[in-house]
Amino acid sequence: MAKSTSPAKPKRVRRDRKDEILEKATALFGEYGFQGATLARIAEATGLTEPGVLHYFPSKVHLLQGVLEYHDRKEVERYSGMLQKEKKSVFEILKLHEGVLIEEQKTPGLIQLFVVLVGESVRSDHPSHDFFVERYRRVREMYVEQFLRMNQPRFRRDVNPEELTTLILAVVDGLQIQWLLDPQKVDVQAAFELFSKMVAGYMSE
Amino acid sequence: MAKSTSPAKPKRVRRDRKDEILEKATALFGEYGFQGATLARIAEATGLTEPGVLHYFPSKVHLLQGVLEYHDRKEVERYSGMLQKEKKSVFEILKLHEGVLIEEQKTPGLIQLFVVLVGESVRSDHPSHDFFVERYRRVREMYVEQFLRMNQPRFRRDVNPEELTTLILAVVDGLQIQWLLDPQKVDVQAAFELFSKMVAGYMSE
DNA sequence: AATTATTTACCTAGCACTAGTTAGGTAAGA
DNA sequence: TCTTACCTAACTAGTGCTAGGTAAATAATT
Repeated sequence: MAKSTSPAKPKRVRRDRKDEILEKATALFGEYGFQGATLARIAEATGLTEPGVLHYFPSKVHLLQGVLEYHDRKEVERYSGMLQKEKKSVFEILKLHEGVLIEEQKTPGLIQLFVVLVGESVRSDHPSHDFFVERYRRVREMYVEQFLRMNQPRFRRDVNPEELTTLILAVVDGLQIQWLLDPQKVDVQAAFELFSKMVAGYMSE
Repeated sequence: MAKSTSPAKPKRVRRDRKDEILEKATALFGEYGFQGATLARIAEATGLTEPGVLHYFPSKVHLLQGVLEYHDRKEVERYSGMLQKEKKSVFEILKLHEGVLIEEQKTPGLIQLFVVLVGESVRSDHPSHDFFVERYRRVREMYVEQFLRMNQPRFRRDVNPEELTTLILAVVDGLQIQWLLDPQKVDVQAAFELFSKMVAGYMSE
């Protein structure tokens, strides 16, 4: 009786809860790293108990994987959409990248997630090591292909696309680290613009 | 009696032991991070028990601080010696930097120590947070001063030394991350050389 | 439509470890 | 005799995870 009028706890649907956990876990992994964030805190943040969380993700490692896939999917979509539209000049690509960099500063938790985890996962036995190795390879390939598509006139002959890609990714990561450590003292946008100008200057020489 | 001929356990002197612990701790913090490396393992590696280690460093955090200071001291010496010799061109400085980068690849444990710890210490409550903030500020200042010392003809007017410094440090950190994750796929030297050429080209434009 | 069976969404209790740290001791060297 | 350099033992506070339960939602069967 009294079905729809019942004020009892409104049970969530599976889909909702899973995403909820994923989001809280993102924030906490980002803040404390994988090892530092405890299941207890994640559970608490979600309003569940530890076994409650483990009902959805059979282990902490599974949860981490869930978090990584969750955000990676979104990011890849954005990046590939960004890159594959039309063959652009290197400078255009960097401009787009700059936009992403700046936009990302609005969600420091997410940047932090990746910076903290990439640091931890330098160890080859870390649960997200393979993920990051794969990820960098994939992203590098994406860029290289893009660079190869824009031929001679726009691309200086003696520039190796792989090296350029590695360099761009390094700049992005390195800037984010410095910014996270000391937001007031580091002007990410300015530094990246300088970089863009250097690249553009060099490429069109 | 029987002093020098005694085969009994040769008690170490304080100085020796401390450095010994510091070196083992460096390796283990580098491999597992601060949270991941346990006192037990550090003690074991040194041939002591846990309280044995704590006899020299009152807590794990103190030990971490010891490790950081220990290596920072060495590094600062090297860098400042490198920079302050004579007023060089930007390109020369980058060339020196490249040498350091390559040399450092022989001691991946040490690179890893800093990459892993800098990731962890992005959190403002991490025991080495302040250290890294300080460190980056210090290093940036050192570079900026150096850049300011070499005036007009060598230094392009519209380049902000702070931005350039931030960028250089970002490149170094970012390259190291990619290299640690996937040593075979990332050519640090090539990427850094490309960067140097871009900088040199831009500065002398 | 009512009843039963099954699945889903959790919870409580607790295990099996591991962590850093402390207390208090012993034995060698200064 | 006092300090230094350790050790053994043990405590405390977590850690991820399991076992086993309960109650609601849903599906199946009458």
